[in-house]
Amino acid sequence: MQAAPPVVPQSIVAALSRPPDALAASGSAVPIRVPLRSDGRDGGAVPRSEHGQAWAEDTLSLREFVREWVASDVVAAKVLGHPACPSTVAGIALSLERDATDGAVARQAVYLPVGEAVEDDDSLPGAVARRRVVDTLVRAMLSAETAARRAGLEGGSKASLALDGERLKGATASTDAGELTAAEVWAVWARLLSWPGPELAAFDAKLLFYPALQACPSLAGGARPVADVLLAAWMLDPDAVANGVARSRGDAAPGGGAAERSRQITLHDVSAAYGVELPPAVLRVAPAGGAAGRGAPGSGAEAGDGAVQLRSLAGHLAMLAAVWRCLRVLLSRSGMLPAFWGQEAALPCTLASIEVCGMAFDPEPLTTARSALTALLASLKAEANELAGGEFMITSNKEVAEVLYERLGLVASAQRQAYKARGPAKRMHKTTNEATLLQMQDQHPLPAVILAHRKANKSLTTYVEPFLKHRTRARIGVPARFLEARRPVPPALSELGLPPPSAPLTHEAEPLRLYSALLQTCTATGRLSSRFPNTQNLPKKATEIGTLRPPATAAAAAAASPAGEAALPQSLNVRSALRASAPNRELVSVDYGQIEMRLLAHFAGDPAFVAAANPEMAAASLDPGHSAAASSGSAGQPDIYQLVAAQCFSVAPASVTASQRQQAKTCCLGFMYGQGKADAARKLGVTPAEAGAVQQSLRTKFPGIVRFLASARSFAKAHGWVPTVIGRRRLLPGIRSANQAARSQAERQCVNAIIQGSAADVIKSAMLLLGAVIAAARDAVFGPPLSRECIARAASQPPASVATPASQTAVDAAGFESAGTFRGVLAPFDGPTVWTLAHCDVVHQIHDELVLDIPSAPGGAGGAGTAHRGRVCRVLERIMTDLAPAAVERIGAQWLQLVQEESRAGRGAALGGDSVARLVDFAQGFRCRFPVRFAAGPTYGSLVDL
DNA sequence: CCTGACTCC
DNA sequence: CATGGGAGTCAGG
Repeated sequence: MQAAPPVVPQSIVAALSRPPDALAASGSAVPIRVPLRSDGRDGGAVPRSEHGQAWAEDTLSLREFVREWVASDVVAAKVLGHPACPSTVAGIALSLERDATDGAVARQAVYLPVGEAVEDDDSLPGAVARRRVVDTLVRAMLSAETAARRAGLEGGSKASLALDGERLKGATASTDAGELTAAEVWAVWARLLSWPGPELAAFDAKLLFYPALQACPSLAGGARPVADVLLAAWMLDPDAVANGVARSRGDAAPGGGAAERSRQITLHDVSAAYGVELPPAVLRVAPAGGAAGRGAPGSGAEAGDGAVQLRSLAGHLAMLAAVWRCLRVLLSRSGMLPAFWGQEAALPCTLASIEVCGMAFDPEPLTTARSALTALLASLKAEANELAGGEFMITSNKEVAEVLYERLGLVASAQRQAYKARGPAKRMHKTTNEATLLQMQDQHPLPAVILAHRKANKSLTTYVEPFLKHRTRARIGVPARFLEARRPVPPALSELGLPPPSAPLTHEAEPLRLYSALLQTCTATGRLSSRFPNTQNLPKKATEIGTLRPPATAAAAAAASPAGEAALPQSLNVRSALRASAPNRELVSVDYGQIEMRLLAHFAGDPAFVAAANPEMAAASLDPGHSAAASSGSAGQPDIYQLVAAQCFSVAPASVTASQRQQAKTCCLGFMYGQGKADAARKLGVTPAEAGAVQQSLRTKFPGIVRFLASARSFAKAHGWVPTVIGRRRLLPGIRSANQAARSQAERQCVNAIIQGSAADVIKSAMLLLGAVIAAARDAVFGPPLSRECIARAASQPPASVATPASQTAVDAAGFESAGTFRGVLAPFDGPTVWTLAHCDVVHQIHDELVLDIPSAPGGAGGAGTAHRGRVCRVLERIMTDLAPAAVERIGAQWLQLVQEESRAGRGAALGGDSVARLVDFAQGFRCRFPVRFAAGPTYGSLVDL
């Protein structure tokens, strides 16, 4: 059943590519006065002696603030840690800048102290005047909105995220202005982050969103894109930022302060890399690397003089704005502004919301596994020593190799050793990896013991212990208090029309949560990466604690203490420790199936390969010769590799053997990695000749693949970079290297970067769309997000039965009309669906997979039990399969236009128009669909395919 | 091909 | 004696 052609709601697409008004007005031709190379001390970019001038709060009148804000070109913002306690937030610094007619940059700056830490600490500048500042800013925001509207800068309705003005104004009037709660201050901050005004510059914009999300959980879908200097630098040269800058001796010295974390690039690094400088007087007092939130607590150097601190802050913000102006030019020149505004710059808020949400976590399976694993490791170590005939360190590969190869005289197969020993024919490298040890298993019992020890040790030290350690403490840079009381309203069952649970969801019943960081600028291809702990590489299969033990030992141990053995768990699946956040909720996982293979098919444009990669479309399109393949495939949906194998070996799809399928699969994946036949042969366990034959057959049957690979290489060679579908780039200087090894590495990377990077684009798009939809649903259900009264009202409404039409009314009454900006996003969805979406959390991303924590009706039997899940899956399918690729194409088309203009302008004279067209012809639309697969269950380890 | 974590040298 | 870089191994995509 072919669905109707995908209809992309305009509002969703608009939300995805919404640039700040200032940029939209001026386009990419905005005159920038900042020189790319600093040619003077202050060369017009930085006004002399202006820094800090307007920092005293009462020098900035309300009227002036409004005027400056509306007229500003760039706003630079930074969330500050308190010097005495960097993990708490002390304030927000804002700097408003605009180009004056004479070419100088006018600047106003505001320091907004917020947070509890400030209240008891008068040493922090501005704390004295906190009340007046807060009052000023609140009123300024409100007035500025009016002023902006009057000035024609309205920029679309922002009603959904507008401060509940009347109420707040009432509050400030009825009480002292200073009595604004911290939550209300954050609400103002959230308001700013959805302000459609001037560009908002920051370094690592994710930091801006942690506090704002607390005040406004639905901000995730409605935030403005931020001019993130870190992101921009990463887009301009992903490898440099992802791998960290080369540390020169110079930048560590002058600060004198703490040697900061390695690898993490700083504003200082970026400004140095692009030659943006500020007068030394400003820089001298700037905190090293702008790491206000990172320094050791009580490093008194910075806590001292208030004036110095303000000046350093001013310097930081000035630098921020200056660097941004520079990077904006470079992004524009390389045609990456659409990808920047439309995708990357909108993402930090979404990532912050996932980080702050965390995943509900049950330590029990881990604590029991910990003792089992500890005991197992001890006995394995003892047994290994016994088998080796002496003590050795089982975790040291060097010692293991010595024992296996020398003391015991074991041998691995010649093929493996030959591979490892290539190069200067010195000594054979003595590998101790799994494949080698498996080969030695027949000769001696020790290798099996070592493998078991490794497996158990890996499980214990990289999953079990870190998870138990991290669970209570945020190690991801989010101040701990933003991880508490995350929800404005506790999930009330009554909202779902469900019976009360056996145990009430009291505060005590709130599950522990595991938080990890999701980083946007740490890969060269555009994927996200996860750390502290990494939750993107959790083992899929359980580690079998019971069978890890070699038979002999197991029998002995069982004889020794049968009772104790029986009590220990036989296996541990780390994923089962991650679960839904309440008994009446469940996890849903949705992932793209073989998206990279489909993208390869798209780029190759090979009809036969497209047909094989898209069995779902086979019936609809494509030549009749292949339509039989799809229909006669195995009972369910025909498998992509099976179809490729059928072509490759010239057999009917139904008679493809497992071996043939595996060979086809390995070779297809190998194409994306630039894999040679030797590599493929080793992976398949066949001779290089056989592997080469399969590869050759694939090349013959799918000539489009060959053309694409060649085209990608020639494009890279001509330009020094390769693009993804939305125009993100990866620079590959090695492609022109004289060094053969470097050159062929770049040739392998260029194909991979296009495909892996484009897949990342598609899922990022999906994340943004999903965020927009969930935010809109929350606004609809809970009312305007910044009004606690509205939230409370929504929560206390009479229960609405999700199964009856009455719920539609209830949803409408709850404020569907007030959804504001994103109301159109919800148009395709009915009331119950909106209601369900409002209660969903996106909790994780694993490259081609999203994990959601969704409400789930108990009972299970009958359709009622899966009503929520069904609604969520329908929405997810629509977003991921229809809307996300469409959004990527749309942004990509903008990029293509820019490339073509650039090409016409003669800048890319060397590029062969042909190869560009073939590489970036996504503007024609994807030739593939990207179907998704669902799984659901109470824990991440027990997901069942749907 | 792209990652991160742990371990030892 | 600390510490950083590098390599090896292994978990994920």
